[in-house]
Parts: sequence; structure tokens; C-alpha cells
Amino acid sequence: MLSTMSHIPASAPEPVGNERSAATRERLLAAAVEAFAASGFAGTTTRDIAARAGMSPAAVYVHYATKEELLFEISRRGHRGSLQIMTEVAEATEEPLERVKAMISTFSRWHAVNSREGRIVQYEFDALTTEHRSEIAEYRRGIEKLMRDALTAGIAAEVMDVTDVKGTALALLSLSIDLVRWYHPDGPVTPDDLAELHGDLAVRMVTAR
Amino acid sequence: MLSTMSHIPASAPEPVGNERSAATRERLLAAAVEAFAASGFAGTTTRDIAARAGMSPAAVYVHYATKEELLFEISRRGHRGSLQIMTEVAEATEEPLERVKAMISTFSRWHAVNSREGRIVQYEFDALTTEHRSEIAEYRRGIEKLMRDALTAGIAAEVMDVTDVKGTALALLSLSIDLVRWYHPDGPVTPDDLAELHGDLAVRMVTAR
DNA sequence: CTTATGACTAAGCGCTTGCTTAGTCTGACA
DNA sequence: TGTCAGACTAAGCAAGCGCTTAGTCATAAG
Repeated sequence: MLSTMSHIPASAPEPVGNERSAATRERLLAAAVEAFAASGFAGTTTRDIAARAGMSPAAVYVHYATKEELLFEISRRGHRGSLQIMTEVAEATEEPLERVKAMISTFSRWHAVNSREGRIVQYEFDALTTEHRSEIAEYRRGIEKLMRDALTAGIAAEVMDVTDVKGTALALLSLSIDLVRWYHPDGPVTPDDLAELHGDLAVRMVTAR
Repeated sequence: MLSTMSHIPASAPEPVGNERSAATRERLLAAAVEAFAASGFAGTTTRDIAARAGMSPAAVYVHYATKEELLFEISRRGHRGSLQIMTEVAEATEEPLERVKAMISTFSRWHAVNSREGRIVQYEFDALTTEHRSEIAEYRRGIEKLMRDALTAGIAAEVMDVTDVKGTALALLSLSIDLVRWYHPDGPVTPDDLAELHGDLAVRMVTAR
């Protein structure tokens, strides 16, 4: 396990090359999340992002070609992350009602835990370039389809009573998404509180009586 | 009824003084709604607003002291309008379940019909000055209280089963508010479609079983 | 006619914006 | 030791920003 096979020192105080660049890219991304969440995309300056990352304004452009590219990276990670956990949760549950409950529960918890990223991802969609916007739109369609499929399965199993599948799917997702508009991590409400509440409400919204 | 008592001509092709000023203020406000809805508050220039209203950039400042004052006027009207119809609907319904249904139905229809104003009102709250923000916050608390009171009445009448009144009230309002994020007036979904769907879902969310 | 009022414009002021240029510094490899 | 790549900075450019200034024009009362 010694270092003969690796060109990277076992414990480097200052990483170099790709590794150092990757770390700086992460710092810039974290700074951009802070800035965009605080002032919005149009209201944030590249100087503000640079200052939050502790570097000069020009250094941003060594790692990202434009301010929009930072937004795209934040948006892509957010959508990929939430789509992935939603897919996992959907596959891990058999019973349709349980599945809907787990999906909304998980989706609400994700938005509460990542409320700053969530806000950027949900509200700055229009600030993306046409190409980037269409990639992000695909992730969104994926999440909506996952939700519609869960409802269709519940209708087929005769445990759900849903007339408007598309509209109900959107309404269910609204429960989770809209919390980024008002949720504050320092407040008394925890992500688990919201996960439980929204999971229960979701089940009520679709259950056959 | 002849004109001896009035200084304003009975039919003026070009209104003057306060009347003309009021009409121009309205034109500017409508232009600002278009612009803010399209580009956000920070992304909109005063030159853009002026151009949409068909006048020079400097003319904006004859009627509004700052760009933020335009946003505040839009936000105030939006909040006052929706608070008023919600109050009327709440007072016009006796039975608690029916009241919750009518409130969410009305709130969703309002957001669909006024989706551009709704988007500005909901997403540009942080762009207001501290004083203006606290006035708007009061309207919001009013709407939330109206919703909580409707739930409390339903619990007292033993027709609702709601453990977390505050959380459920916010979740109900989310149904209506979040539609401004994706709703498009040109699409196939009508405001009445959303009013009916959301009203039904709201009843399901709170009904005792 | 004169005078006053108020809506409106042309021009522009001082500042900030996203991004670039030219060059410095550090560390790795020959 | 010399060379080279790449991360980073100081300075700045062209464009655009919110808002102001100085003045024009139409209307209406005296």
C-alpha cells in the first residue's frame, strides 16, 4: 500500500494539478451557492463570488468560463442528486401508497436540508442558457414522470383514487418544492418534521375511500 | 348635474393634471409587471420599463422615486387583493370543510389568473426595502392566520383531523402559491381546472376519517 | 398676452458590471 | 539548473446601470 504506484504523495499539505484545481472549483461553487441564495443570480456579482471564495475576481475565470456556468453546475448537481434519491426511493418501495409517502417524504427532506441550493435550482431556471435549460428540463421531466408512475400504479392496484394524474403529481411535488420559499434552517421546524407531515398529507391526497 | 361644480371637463380627449398622471402611473406599473415577470427585479433595467411604457427613461422618475417603489406598489396591490378575496370567501362560507375548499380554490384561481403578478409578489420579497418588506410581511401573516383559523374551526367542529395546524396551513397555501412557478396562461390548463383540483385535494388533506 | 404648473425628454454623471490582458509565482520534471 | 505548465493577481476595458440635471412643451388660469 506504499506510494510506488501513485504519483500523488500520501499526505500532501498543498495538493497540485488537477487535485488543487478541483478543490478550488468546489470552493467557488460553495461561494456561488451562498451568493446566489442571498442575492439571486442577476443580483450577484462575480466579484462577490470571488470574495466569498477568498480570491481575486479574475481567478473565477480560470475555473469557470462565465457566471452562468457556475449556476448551471449548481443546478445540474441539485437536479441529479434529487432525481437519484427519488429513483432509489421509488425502486425500494413496493406498495404504491407507501411509495408515494416515501417519495414525498424524501423530496421534502431533501429540499429542507438543501434549502439554499433548492431555492437557486427552482427559481433561477430562466437564467440558464437555452442549451443548459433544456438539459435541466429533462431532469425535471424525469422527476415528474416518477411521480406520475407512482400514481398510476396505485390506481391500477385500486388503492388510490386519482382523476387528474398529471395535475395531482404536480400538486404533490409542490408540497416539497414550495418549502424552499419560506424554510429557514435556524427555525424550529426540522427537515424530519416536514418529511413526516408532507408524507402523511400526500397519502391523504391520493387514498381511495 | 352640469359642469358648474366640476373643474374637470365632462369628456376630455386628453386628461390633465392628476387624472393624466394616474393613467401614466398605471401604464408604468403594467410595464414593470411585464418586465419583472420576464427578467426578475434585479435583471430588469429602468430603461426597459420606460421602453415598455413608451416613454423616456427619465419619465419613470416623475412618477416613482425608485425602481423598488414600483416593485413595492405591485407587491402591495397583489397582497391586498388576494388577502381581500380570501377574507370575503372565508366570511361567506359557514361549514369548515366547505370553507377550506373555497379558500384554496379561490387562492389557486387568483394565482393562475394573476400568475405574472403572483410570481413577482412571491419571489421578489427579498428585493424590498426593510420598511416595505415588513408591511408586506403583515399581509402574509394575515393570509396564514385566515388559513389556520379555518383549520381550527374544523377541528372544533370535529370534521377535520389535523395535528399540525401551522404546518398544514402552510402546506395548503403551497398548493396555490407554487403554481406560479410553472403555470403558463397559454397552456391547456385553465384557472378553473386548478381551482377545482386544488379545492378537492385540500379537503382530502384535512378531512377526519 | 403673461405667467405658472407639471408631464416629459436629451444628455449625461458617477459607478458597477462581466470579463480580459499581461504578467507573477510556485512546483514538477528533464 | 533550466524549462514549462498552470493557478493566480493587478489593472483595466467597454458596456450598461440607477438616477439627475437642465430645459422643452402643452395646458390653463389671471
